[in-house]
Amino acid sequence: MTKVKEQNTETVILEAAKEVFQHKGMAGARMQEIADKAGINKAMLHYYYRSKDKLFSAVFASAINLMAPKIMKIINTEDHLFAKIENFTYKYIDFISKHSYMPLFIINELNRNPNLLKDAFANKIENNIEQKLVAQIDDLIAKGEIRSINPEQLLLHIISLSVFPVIGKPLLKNILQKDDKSYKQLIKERQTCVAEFVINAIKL
Amino acid sequence: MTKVKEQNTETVILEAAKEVFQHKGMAGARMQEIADKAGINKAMLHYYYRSKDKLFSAVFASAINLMAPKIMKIINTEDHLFAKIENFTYKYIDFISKHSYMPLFIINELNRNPNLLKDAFANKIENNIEQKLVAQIDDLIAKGEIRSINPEQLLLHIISLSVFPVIGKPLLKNILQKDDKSYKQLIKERQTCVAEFVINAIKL
DNA sequence: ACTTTTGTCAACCAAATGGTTAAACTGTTT
DNA sequence: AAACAGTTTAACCATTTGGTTGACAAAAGT
Repeated sequence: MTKVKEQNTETVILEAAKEVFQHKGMAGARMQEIADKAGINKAMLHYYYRSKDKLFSAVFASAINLMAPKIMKIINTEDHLFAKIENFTYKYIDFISKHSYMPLFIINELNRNPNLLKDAFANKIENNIEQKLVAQIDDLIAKGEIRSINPEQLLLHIISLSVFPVIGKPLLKNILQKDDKSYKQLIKERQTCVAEFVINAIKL
Repeated sequence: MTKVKEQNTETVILEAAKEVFQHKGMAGARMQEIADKAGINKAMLHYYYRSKDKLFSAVFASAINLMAPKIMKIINTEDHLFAKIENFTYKYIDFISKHSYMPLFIINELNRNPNLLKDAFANKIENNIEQKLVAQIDDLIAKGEIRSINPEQLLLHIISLSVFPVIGKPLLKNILQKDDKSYKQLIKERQTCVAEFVINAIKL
């Protein structure tokens, strides 16, 4: 009988840390709580990740590297713009619904320390993906298929419509006087109705 | 010569507390920092507001009561829907640009404790304002002036488009590869282009 | 079998932090 | 000018918190 080491302690810690950091932020997270959630001694946290800061950085980098490719892969296809919009809003809303604390976590910590991004990932292609999208939009404008619009604003529109209802849930739920279940339903509808809305706004 | 007490200590504290709490959140805020910013002894904080919790509640209530009426007053007019949309996006983006930490602060703390809203303000009219807007939208749909759309989704669209680019600035700035100045310019453009976008999306 | 390395833990430590206290100061009343 | 109430401060306290240490067990070499 080979003793099966249930799971790498290092990753057990990282998973526990993700949960605590993403829910409570750097300032609100407690090392003891992470240790408890991981089912190990607090000293282990320092054995594997030397300090709270280092552990936090690992969590942050992990979040960024899960998030960023999702955006990129959808946008970086050869599809028609409308298909891209449909694809992006559908899949992205789905993704962040399942990781609803992540975007807020990233924004908060980035607010605290704008340098985190540089440390987190070896700045990938990113900008030329945006370039590509801009070119595609400009092309459709020239062809008269869509209204004249600033591509950067359009990108902001699409991201805002997808992300904000998820991260602003506790506030928006209250404004719309919804319970948890019917608010979730509202989000689900958005997976298709956001694209419809955006396309209606730009189509000629 | 009556000695002019420069400013009420109580409000000096509240102003300092607002700044610290809204930038760092409940967990990240330090009583000492608030005292320093207010230029007084730390014991004064407890003299006027008994605990960190109570001081926080005062700040949170103040934020809510500054925020909520702004939304209400604009929506609760007799204007045409399009005028309302133009008015709301223009003034609301302007407002939160000047208080950019407030929406994020509210969302964060509401996330931590969803009960905060109940404590913060004696739940005003609110819901029947939303009712009124819904009725107006349904009316325009019936008249064939705008596309058929779920009024709640439309409200989510408008709020998302207005708020998210402001609170997501550190992230979006990076995605769009903008410096501070040109990002600010982008936000300014949104004061008019968001309304245009929304109206294009729903007008028939 | 033995030594070395790696992993784990309970106990501990120093600094930070929210909160308290008792004395002192300030302006007003008597 | 004495008494008084409201305000302010320095020093202090108890708890929490990130981090460390030394003992010890479990593998891994040899």
